[in-house]
Amino acid sequence: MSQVSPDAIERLLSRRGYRLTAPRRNLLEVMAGLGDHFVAEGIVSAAPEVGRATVFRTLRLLQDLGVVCQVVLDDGTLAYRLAPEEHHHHVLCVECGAAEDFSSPALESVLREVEESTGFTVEAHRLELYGRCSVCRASDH
Amino acid sequence: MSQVSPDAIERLLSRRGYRLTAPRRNLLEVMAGLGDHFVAEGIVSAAPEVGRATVFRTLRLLQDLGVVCQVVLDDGTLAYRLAPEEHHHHVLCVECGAAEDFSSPALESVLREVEESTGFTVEAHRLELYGRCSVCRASDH
DNA sequence: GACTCTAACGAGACTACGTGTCAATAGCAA
DNA sequence: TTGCTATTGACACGTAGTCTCGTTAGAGTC
Repeated sequence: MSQVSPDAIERLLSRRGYRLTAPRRNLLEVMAGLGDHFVAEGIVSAAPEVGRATVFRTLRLLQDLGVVCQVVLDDGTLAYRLAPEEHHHHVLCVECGAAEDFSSPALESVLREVEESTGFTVEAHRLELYGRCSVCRASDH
Repeated sequence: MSQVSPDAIERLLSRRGYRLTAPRRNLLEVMAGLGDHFVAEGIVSAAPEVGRATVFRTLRLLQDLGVVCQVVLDDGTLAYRLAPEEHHHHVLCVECGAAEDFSSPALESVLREVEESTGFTVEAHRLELYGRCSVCRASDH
């Protein structure tokens, strides 16, 4: 629910020395309007006046800046989400598509456990949870 | 390390009423030979005599049968792995590509924790770990 | 071994998603 | 206002996977 505002992202861009162009402002508005999470193609069609390449370039830039993060949906497709900078994971509702962030200190101990049993050093990970949100559970019994 | 043998998979196929065709045998051999994990395109080029569509059809069939599972690599590309039927996760070496399976009971408590804090019911999840295996850590430096 | 039914196949066109190139444009600092 | 250059759009290209459809070949039956 707590989304990063387009304004805050614009300030971040200029602070980092990136230009504040019309297409970028445009895309930020569109993303904010697309809700919880969005796929690249959704942005492309929601902002037809912005070139295809620019959409993907901007998406990558925002990812590098840490204001947008990847979300792997349960069918394997890749989506994106405006998100806090700290490391976190997602719970996705398979029914309505709602997404929520969470971070789990307990996961750290799972990683340590795996390191011990496999001999690997774990340097990165992906975790996505899929289920049903409280609203959907309540509505269709 | 403990891979399912092509023979065992062939038996499973016929037991389930699927035909034991030459392309299927062929693909099973190829997959077993490609090592830890493999991408679809790798199979296509390693088995040029088998049609592209057949490779993907077979891959999906094997997934449905539970003898092949998806692996999301750290760069986001999708790979596959011959794997045990039980639910498990992967640790991938980003250097040599080695993969190992693990299952973690402790992860269950992470899921319960998230359910409580978010109000979601978690029905499925993906977890992939990326790091370096003991061999790679020992060899370079 | 021959017959038959139909699952499975191969070829190749097609779609979806993403990248690379390059000349034109427009931020923004001076 | 000017000039530098980051950024853009158009479009060709690449890659990953799907669909269609006429043909082939498992495998059960006689």
